[in-house]
Amino acid sequence: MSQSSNKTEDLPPSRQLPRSPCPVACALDILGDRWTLLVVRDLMLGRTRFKDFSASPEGIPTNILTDRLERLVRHGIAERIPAAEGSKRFAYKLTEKGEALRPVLRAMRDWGLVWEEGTRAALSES
Amino acid sequence: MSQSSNKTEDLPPSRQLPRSPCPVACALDILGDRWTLLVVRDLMLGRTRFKDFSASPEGIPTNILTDRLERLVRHGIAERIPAAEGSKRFAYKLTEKGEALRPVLRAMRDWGLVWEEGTRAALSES
DNA sequence: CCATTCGCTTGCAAAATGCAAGTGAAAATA
DNA sequence: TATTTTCACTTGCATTTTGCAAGCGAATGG
Repeated sequence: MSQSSNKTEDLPPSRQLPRSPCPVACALDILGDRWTLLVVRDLMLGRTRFKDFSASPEGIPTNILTDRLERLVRHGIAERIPAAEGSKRFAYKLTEKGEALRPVLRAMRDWGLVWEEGTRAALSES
Repeated sequence: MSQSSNKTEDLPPSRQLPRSPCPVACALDILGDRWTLLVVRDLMLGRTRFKDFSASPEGIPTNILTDRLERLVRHGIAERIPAAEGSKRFAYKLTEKGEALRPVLRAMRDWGLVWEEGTRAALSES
């Protein structure tokens, strides 16, 4: 029980997290891919169920969705709760940490609306 | 010259850009990976040369850096200029579109500082 | 009870990533 | 000018991640 800890110390350097103490780098360690922030967006739009995320227009593959939901929960950004009382199916909702990502998504939305042609907002102002 | 246009129409659906008209999705089509926004961060910190980006603490591989700089230039976020007048080497700087990403990076930095332990800001207030 | 939906899992091909090593031109130095 | 060093990549290759389709058991609805 002395070799191979539960941290990332024995992984190749590129997979060790965090890559640096930079808050941007740390954020990207968690959120830096093509899908994760889209799931967060969906959560901010009030979607809660696996099938809802799956039905979003970008068409996230279900295995990726499973992985990303797990990652969000593991990092305390989302939580998994019963879909209804007594139900054995689950819903997801943002934690406080996840809600705190709103300014990031807002800034990204605003940038996209101004600089990328043909985009239109789904999230209204808030 | 009629088959295979310069767009993404003949790529598999998952690689077609944009994935949707959502401004967040469009932004992520360009910026959604673990490295691109770190290069943008470096540019915002005033770094301009390939070697500077390469020397950042996260240690971006040089082949990836080449690819990401190219992508940023292609999307009009950065531009490639002579490193000095008369020099045949190049420097990179943010365009107006790239500067417009500052709120995104700021929001991400603020989130990281609050929610990820052990992070410290490199960019000061602005 | 039966059909349908949900929330995944699995298998596999293709693409992206990470690493080390190499290269040729440009710049710095002697 | 000659030599060395730096720079900005490129290449090759192993590993990892992604995307897609199909399948599957439990939960739900009728």
